[in-house]
Amino acid sequence: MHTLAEENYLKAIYKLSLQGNSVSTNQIATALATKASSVTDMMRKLAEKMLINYTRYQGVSLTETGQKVAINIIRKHRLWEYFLVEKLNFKWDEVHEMAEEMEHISSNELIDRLDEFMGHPARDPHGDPIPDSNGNFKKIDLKPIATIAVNEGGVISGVRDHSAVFLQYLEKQQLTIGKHITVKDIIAYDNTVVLQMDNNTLQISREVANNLLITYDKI
Amino acid sequence: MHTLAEENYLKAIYKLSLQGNSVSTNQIATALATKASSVTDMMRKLAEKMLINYTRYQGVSLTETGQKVAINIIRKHRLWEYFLVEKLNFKWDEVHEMAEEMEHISSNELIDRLDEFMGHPARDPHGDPIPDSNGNFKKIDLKPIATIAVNEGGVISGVRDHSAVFLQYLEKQQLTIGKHITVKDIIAYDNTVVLQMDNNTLQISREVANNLLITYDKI
DNA sequence: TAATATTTTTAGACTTGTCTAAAAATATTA
DNA sequence: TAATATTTTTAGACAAGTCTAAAAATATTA
Ligand SMILES: [Mn+2]
Ligand SMILES: [Mn+2]
Ligand SMILES: [Mn+2]
Ligand SMILES: [Mn+2]
Repeated sequence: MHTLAEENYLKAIYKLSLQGNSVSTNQIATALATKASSVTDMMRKLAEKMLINYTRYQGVSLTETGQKVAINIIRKHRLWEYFLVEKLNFKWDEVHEMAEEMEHISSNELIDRLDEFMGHPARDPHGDPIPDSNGNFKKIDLKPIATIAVNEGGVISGVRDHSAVFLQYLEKQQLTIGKHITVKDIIAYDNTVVLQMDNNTLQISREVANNLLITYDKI
Repeated sequence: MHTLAEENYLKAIYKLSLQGNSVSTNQIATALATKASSVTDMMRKLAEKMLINYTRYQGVSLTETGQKVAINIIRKHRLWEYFLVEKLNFKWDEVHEMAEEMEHISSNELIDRLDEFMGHPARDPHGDPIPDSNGNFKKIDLKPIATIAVNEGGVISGVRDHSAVFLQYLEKQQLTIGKHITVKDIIAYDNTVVLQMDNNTLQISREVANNLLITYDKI
């Protein structure tokens, strides 16, 4: 239906649309590690195919159709990641690159059966929600640990940085999805966050606290 | 490592090498539904990369490396087909096209884990042997039903024609992998083969008998 | 073996997706 | 608001993979 390049552009535009309205050429170029001129070329192609709204110099947004395609790719990506972790025992820091390839396998029947085979998982290994076959999924309200106050807490539910180094670090600290943490202190000097988890105390840097997301406890 | 096009050419050359020695440009063109001129172009590229032995006008053969690559693609194809049938409940006539895409997922670690997850299957859903991770597999001696004599028989173990129509026909006649058949008669007029299977008798055409393979009973 | 037929290669063109360098438009700032 | 900086687009080129048409090599057959 669509080429691999088109799919990657649509996915990038979708993700960039989440924080902010229209997406700029340079943002897309950065996200895809390509050049602005290449992006412009592709924008004309995608606009031609009615997958994006594009007026030059004005940035782009996805059409209804474009968004459906993008969400479908994300669905495939996350289901394959779940498969790799839950069925093939890969670690959560090992699956992203493989899923980048697998998300382009075209059959929707295949992905629906995979979904069923795994019992319709709601989240991928990184806590990201998996859209259903109609493209519906609720974006849960996640907050970086950095934004919550002392003596408040929540359940680790997602990450902002999906890089292997970051995921490996979290794994080592046992800061994994589902764990409950409480902020015990924020050190004034450098904003290091002191956490309580289980019966241990541990410290994480401001940067880590910015990239680790929790579902905030109802108080 | 290799492009999708290169992988498809190597696989085609490998399969064509099985019956006969050096493979001709036209054979490859036919197998890949492309033109002879395109094949020549690619042959230069593959020869450059030391994946085939090529002297112009003389046909080609795979190098050691080329053969390893080809067998690895076939391994992936067959393991994915097995997965689709055994885990996702697809029928044997539905999986080939999906596997044509999936065989290009690059990770060998992934395919080795998939292999392990499924318990190292020896054959794909069509009876074709699955190479192990070192590329080793025994080609079993299969014979078309058309070649065996009256009152002899064997176990259905493979097909020569992998088309959906043929597989669907076999399914309907319950002529599936693992069934034991005996040739009871060969009708002189048109070489229709009369089979006994379980306690039933059925007739298959010469063409079907040519494309349905058995492991011959030791007598 | 010479004429003819077939196969294979070459030449030149096209598409997709990319790039660099330069031009045009927009945004910033003095 | 005018000058400057930044962003985006255009122009032209390139690699991969494909095609058609024509030329060259090989195979067939009279
Ligand atoms: Mn991922
Ligand atoms: Mn993920
Ligand atoms: Mn197949
Ligand atoms: Mn098969």
